[in-house]
Amino acid sequence: MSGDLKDFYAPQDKMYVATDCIIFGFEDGQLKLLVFKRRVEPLKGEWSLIGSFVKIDEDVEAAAQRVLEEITGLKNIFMEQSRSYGAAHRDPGYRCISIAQYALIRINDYDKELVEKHGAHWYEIDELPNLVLDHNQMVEDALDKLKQKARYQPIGFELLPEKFTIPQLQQLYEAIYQKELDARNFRKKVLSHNVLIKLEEKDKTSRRGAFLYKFDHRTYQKLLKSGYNFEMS
Amino acid sequence: MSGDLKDFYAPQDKMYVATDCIIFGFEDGQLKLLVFKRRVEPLKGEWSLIGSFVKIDEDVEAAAQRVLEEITGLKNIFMEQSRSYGAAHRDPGYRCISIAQYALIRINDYDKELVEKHGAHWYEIDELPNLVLDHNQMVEDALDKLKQKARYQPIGFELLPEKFTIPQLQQLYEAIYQKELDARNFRKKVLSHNVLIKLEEKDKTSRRGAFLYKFDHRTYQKLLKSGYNFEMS
DNA sequence: ACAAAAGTGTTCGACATACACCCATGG
DNA sequence: CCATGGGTGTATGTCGAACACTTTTGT
Repeated sequence: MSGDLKDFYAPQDKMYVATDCIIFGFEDGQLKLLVFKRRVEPLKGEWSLIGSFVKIDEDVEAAAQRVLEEITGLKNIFMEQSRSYGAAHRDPGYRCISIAQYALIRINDYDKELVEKHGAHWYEIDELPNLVLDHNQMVEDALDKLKQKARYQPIGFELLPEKFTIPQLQQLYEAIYQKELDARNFRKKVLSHNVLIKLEEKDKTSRRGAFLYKFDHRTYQKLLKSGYNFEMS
Repeated sequence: MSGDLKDFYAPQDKMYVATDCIIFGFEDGQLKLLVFKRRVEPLKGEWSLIGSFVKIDEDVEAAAQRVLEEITGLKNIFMEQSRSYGAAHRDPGYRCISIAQYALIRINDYDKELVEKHGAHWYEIDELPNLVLDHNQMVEDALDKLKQKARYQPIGFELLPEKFTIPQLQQLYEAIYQKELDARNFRKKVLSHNVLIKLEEKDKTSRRGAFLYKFDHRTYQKLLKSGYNFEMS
């Protein structure tokens, strides 16, 4: 039996497995992506997604969380698998497949410091530079998945601060879908789901000020269980 | 530079990369899945998806096509990546991540012979046996993706013979969504897309006989380009 | 007082759903 | 002649899309 096992696995090829993180953030009404300068040859100094090799005893998801924590200092970030990239010669160095995972994080000044220390930069999603290897493709694919997911799940809330205004939320959806939405219809729909809690405070960055809301995770979980369809667009 | 490269890759862990195929077929109004008896330890003799290790110089997609051709004799099968499974200890043998890909094929007698030669079996989707490792999960995930995809793309046609009747198509969608559809509404919707060509012939397995149709790939491509939404349910 | 963004309802059209009967044929 | 599955049209409701004006307040 141990013999069988050896026979079966031994002649097979091993290869590197990496994970690359597509890190989305939202700021100033813009969807942004965190990229950084590659620190190793080949292609040293080029813009790249951040990633890492997966260790022999490490879940692929854990590898991505590890990387993310190193860069941003944040734990338990919302993250989801996008897809894998397995072309034989996608990496000119060695054979290496990559599992792309996308993350949604709240941009704030604390994160920014950490990020800058690692030579990283937040780019607006439609002003991305050329990235190494197949990383531009990875971003495109992840953005598609994000759009798709946002149709059915209130995913956007991961990208906003805890308290946010309806106009901010609308800006976010406009940034994801890259098209303008009608303010009245948007407000109507988003409130109809009953997963937003209106607070007493106002955000006063505009003249008039807009009421702040927070997301009601509890109610949302209940809705999900009852087979709810959370479409938004 | 070559030194840099070595430093960077050398200390990293290599592992096995496999691909597992979730092979859907359609027959007798039933959505079916092709599974087979595992021929190697551990878990020899248990039901399993069919898969293979990816070779060092082989695209992951190519590995899946290779496996599929070995078993069914078919080339260029419709196949799409489902997701990857990367838990550290998912395979009790060695560290091995797997890229799951699902395929849609037309079941016919020719295939069946080849398939039986490999100890494989077509199971109805809701009567699956226990499969090894995380393979039941893989099937569930792939079925979700299939449902999702079927909403927006006329994916079902991959599972039917070239010529098919509207009732057959309806049965297929009923099998995928696992719910009954209204015949009049279904016919109306599916014809409204103008991608079916009605033939003169009839399928005569029923008393009255139903007109055969074929899928108009050309028109469909045009529709897709013009940003068409092909929802069906 | 005016500029700038927040907030608020109604109408219209499109599309999904529900629903029942006649038709063609083989046995 | 009857059992079986194929084929057809209409009425109703729901939901998304379009649309304009008033409110608040900082400058």
